Amino acid sequence: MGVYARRPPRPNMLQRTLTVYIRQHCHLCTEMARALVPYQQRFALSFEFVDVDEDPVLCARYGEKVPVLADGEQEICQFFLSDQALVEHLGTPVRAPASVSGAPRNERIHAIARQIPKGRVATYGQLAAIEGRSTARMVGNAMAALPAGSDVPWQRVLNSRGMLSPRSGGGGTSEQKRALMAEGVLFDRRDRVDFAVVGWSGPEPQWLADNDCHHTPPAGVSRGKH
DNA sequence: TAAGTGACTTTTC
DNA sequence: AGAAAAGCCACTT
Repeated sequence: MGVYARRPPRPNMLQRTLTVYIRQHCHLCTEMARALVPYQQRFALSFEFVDVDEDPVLCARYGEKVPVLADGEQEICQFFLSDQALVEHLGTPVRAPASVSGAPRNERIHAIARQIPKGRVATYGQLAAIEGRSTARMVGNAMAALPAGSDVPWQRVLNSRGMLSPRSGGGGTSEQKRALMAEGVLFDRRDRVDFAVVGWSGPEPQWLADNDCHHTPPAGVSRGKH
């Protein structure tokens, strides 16, 4: 028992549950757990502590970068508790975005892409399947239609091989790779990402329902060698 | 209308 | 493994 003992993973309407990725015998993890205590009551939070060593995927994803404080798919801070990041995150809660159900195709695709968390990637085909009435090529076209400076995280959309898709103009992919690496996404020797590590599992079920989208298997499944 | 063109994916060599 | 070909579908010319 120790600092991780209190753990009511029991989400309800009034209480938000944040996830803390930790590993045993980690000093920073202990410190973050302690630092979170005051916030527990102040914001009606509960915490779920997850030992990354118990899940190979989490272990690969976070490696030595623990602890990480997250709200669902969204990472809030790592190593140390950031009061600014946490308060800011909690201060912009459950902003119920207007549903894009029935919106034009590109608008729906962009809305889905905005759901991809920092540090994760999706494929064109995956977004198409989530949207429901689009093909991967249409998703590519929707990304190409994005104006510069858009708030859509277009860099997180890759092709089915986990690589950056070359543009007709030629350039653009180096900026994409740079942006992804800045988010902690790793590329192998052949410039491919590992979907098992950074692949996105799709929007939350509630979001899918609100926006008339579909649950689909994450990218990279059934692509592995048996 | 027909033909050409993608920030795609899958199948075939 | 990697390249080429074939499907693909909305848009543009």
